Amino acid sequence: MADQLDEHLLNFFAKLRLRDALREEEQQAIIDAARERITFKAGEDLVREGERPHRSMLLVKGFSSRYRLQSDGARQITALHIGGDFVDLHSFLLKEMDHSVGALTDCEVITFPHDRLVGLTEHFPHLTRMLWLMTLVDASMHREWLVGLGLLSATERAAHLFCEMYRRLETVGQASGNTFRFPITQATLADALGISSVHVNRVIQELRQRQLISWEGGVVTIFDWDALAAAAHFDERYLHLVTELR
Amino acid sequence: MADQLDEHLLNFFAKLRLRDALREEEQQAIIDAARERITFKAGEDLVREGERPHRSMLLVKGFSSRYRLQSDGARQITALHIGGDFVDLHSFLLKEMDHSVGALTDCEVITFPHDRLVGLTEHFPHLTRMLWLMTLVDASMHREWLVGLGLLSATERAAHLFCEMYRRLETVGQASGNTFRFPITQATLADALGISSVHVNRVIQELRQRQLISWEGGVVTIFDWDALAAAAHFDERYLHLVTELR
DNA sequence: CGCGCTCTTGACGAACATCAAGCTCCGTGG
DNA sequence: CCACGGAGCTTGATGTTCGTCAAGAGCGCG
Repeated sequence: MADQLDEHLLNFFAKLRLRDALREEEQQAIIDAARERITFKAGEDLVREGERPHRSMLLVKGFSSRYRLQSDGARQITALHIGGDFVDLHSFLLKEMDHSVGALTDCEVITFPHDRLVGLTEHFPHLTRMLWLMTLVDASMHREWLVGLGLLSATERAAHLFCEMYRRLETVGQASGNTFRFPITQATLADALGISSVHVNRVIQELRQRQLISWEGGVVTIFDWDALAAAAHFDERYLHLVTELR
Repeated sequence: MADQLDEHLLNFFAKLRLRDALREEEQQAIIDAARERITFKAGEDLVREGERPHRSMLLVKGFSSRYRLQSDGARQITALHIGGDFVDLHSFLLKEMDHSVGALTDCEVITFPHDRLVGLTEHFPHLTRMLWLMTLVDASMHREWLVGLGLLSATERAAHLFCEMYRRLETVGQASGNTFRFPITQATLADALGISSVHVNRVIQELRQRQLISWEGGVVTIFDWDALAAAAHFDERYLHLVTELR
């Protein structure tokens, strides 16, 4: 089983190595902790608010989102996940899900039973710190989104999201030449940006008219990175894409 | 030195024990990892964006905030800290601060050198998971604030913050009888809620007129918890105030 | 062919920002 | 003891951003 899985873990290893060196035995320990591969169809939930999962899931293919629903049905997306992201490593220690994770496209995940993750933390302190780090980067992205919701206009927030997605996808080889696949609907983007889908449409058109991006057929092209980043007040330091001794 | 410190760590131990049992040797390891006590005056920064601290700080007295400044001087507060909260445990692994932490009132902290934290992670796996957990709860609060900024009105967000502060302060013995000290300005609250200080004023008056709270002389009183929680869509599960095997 | 989903556009309204002024409270110095 | 000044709070008038409602267009799919 492990042999089939490790090729799917390459994005995850790339993500880790970007932050610090990964020893061979640590990499093997991750492979050994993986259990199975599961697929989800677009629209399905990987895990739901209130559940108590006994495993965590690493997304290897597709896009998913963390979200919370209000009683009136309104949805707020608090994070977007791409290949190589742990979608619910939090549940390993938080135990109860405080939000849901939904598949925005067809998805593939690899599962890590919580008892095996406990084993990792018992025997691999440095690897533990690296996993911890991944959740800290998630928290840093949350903070960046908070700043966006608090201080930026809808247009700036949209521009910021395109910058963020490009840089994150680039690190796992899914963006290059200023282009990346972004197969989500404007309504989904609205739930992530905290605005209405009607307003998303206007904002996207503004970005198109300003010749900053195009977004058609699920593909985003950034025409002028510097101008887009400036419009978005984008400073990638919050992504912590830096190698350090951790 | 450690002997002087451990009484100040009681709030922190209480916070940990609320989530899982803490063994005697783990508690001692924390005490041994502590180094010194430092005070900050209101308005000073405990640590600034871009810095690379060699230690993390545990707040033992006062209120502090995480915040980011925009180029135009606008400030967004992404978290409020109370006694027992680690204000920058993140920097232990993230290395570079992606935001600043400022003292909202006079503050006292206890410092933990990063090399000693590494030592903890090398020898105390369960304690490591508990520290990791504390940062996961921080992330969960970030998500809750994101949902608030995205879906709630200014009034609802303010009500939510009062609920959150009450429950958090209660766990460290700083709130009881529906009352707690909250010695911050309306302008500061504005930066946390993502609205203007003028609007904060109107929102507070609305909550007062609806007989939900009073807030005078730096003291908040909640007159009707259930009504306030309902108005705020407050569901405390995101605070993870539950004992579990972690 | 027709149905549903997504995108698009326009008209109108609500929430909140901004600007401006006056207020209270409190510490400080004459 | 009082004058002064500053910080924080309060209030009103006006403007902007974005939401809501409504309708239609394009397009893939059964």
